[in-house]
Amino acid sequence: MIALCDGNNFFAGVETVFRPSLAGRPVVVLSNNDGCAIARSEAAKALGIKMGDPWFKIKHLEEHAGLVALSANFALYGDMSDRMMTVMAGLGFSQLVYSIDESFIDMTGIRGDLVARAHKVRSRVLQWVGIPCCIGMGQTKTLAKLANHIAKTAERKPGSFPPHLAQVCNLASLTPAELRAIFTRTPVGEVWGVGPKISEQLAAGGINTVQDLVQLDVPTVRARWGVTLERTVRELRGQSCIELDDMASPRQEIACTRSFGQTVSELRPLIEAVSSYASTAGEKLRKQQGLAGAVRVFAHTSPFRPGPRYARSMVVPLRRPTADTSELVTAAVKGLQAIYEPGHQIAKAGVMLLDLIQADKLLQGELNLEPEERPDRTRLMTAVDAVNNRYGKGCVHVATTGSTGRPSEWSMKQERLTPQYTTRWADMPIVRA
DNA sequence: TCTGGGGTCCTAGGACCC
DNA sequence: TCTGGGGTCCTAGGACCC
Repeated sequence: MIALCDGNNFFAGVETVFRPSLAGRPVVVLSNNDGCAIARSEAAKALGIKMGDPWFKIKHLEEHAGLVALSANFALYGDMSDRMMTVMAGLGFSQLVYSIDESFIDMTGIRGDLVARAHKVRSRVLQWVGIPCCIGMGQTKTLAKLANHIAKTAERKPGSFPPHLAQVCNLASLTPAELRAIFTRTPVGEVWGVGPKISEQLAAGGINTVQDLVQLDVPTVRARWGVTLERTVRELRGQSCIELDDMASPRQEIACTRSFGQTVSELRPLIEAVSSYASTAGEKLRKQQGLAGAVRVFAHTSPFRPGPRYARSMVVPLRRPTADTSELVTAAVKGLQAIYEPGHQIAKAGVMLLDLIQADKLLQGELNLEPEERPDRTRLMTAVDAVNNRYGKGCVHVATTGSTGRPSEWSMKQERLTPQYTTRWADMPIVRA
């Protein structure tokens, strides 16, 4: 038995924990650069705001409907996520944190009333962390995800599903007839792994509901849509095809990419931006004790603007796997210089670290033909990370990132940022009796 | 004027190997 | 006129997820 627990409207929910006056109000959290809505409170959804709606298109609701818009505060969400996950873990034996707001929990072998247990964990998360969440259970991950969707929908839209399925829904405890009724009411696009494209193709073939999909012939699904959708169909039928272990494997790549606050066409600020992204990516790499074998750097103009497009990228192999910031920055800048062309309004650039391995897996010896031994700077990097962790991000940095603290033309817009209540001493909320 | 960031997996096609 | 079979690796692109 697998459970999927997930925080409701997580980012908006976290902001509400620290500003209770937001409860019940329309709230959106904006992406980096205050570009578009990436989280919405229930009241914001009721205003018709969609996931990914650009801010400039919904801005008028600020005045006319009391919409509150906040810049994404990932330091805060990440910390609150850790707290929520810790409490959710009590539901079962093992937990796989799947995203910032949801985790799969293996409940195989847990005895007693699973639904009652889930309700208990749910109210504990609400009381201890302040975040309302929903829990779905089923024989497979896909069924658990679907159960979670039903738990949420039953809570949000009374009458859509039987009321006892609200907040906690265990599909495995239903009779075949009850299950069929639920599958028949649920659009196929709600299934984990069925996105807009496949939904459209399915609809063209008369497949509209989960029940329609489950009844499809497996070889047909395989032939027409491939192995991914076949697995989804099998999972919906209760046959497990996606193991928790598969999903827990270490990262295969690390990226740091950003849209700029305003477009950039000169090489110098681009070098600053790319150097800074490579440094951040290097920090993430060291955090997971990894080494990168290659660096990809890219830059492109806005895909939303008319006119000539420019989009180039390049992979720069590293002579040997490394987690040394200066080597990563050097490679990224080298790639950037190779793809750079003057005269373009660059809107976004990024750095990706590829061919990752664990540092302790580097077994290959090396015949050193270089006249000078290159110093191992692992300890230097550890010290740099420690200093930055203690005194603030970017406190020690490579010179090509430019001076930190000063906002540059490429730095992102965050005009509605809330305090980092739980991760910065100066921002700690003060309670007065 | 103004449209995020970070991932995964699968497939097809080309280059290359013996 | 007529040119194999079996395999790997790499890349680009598409689709999906949150």
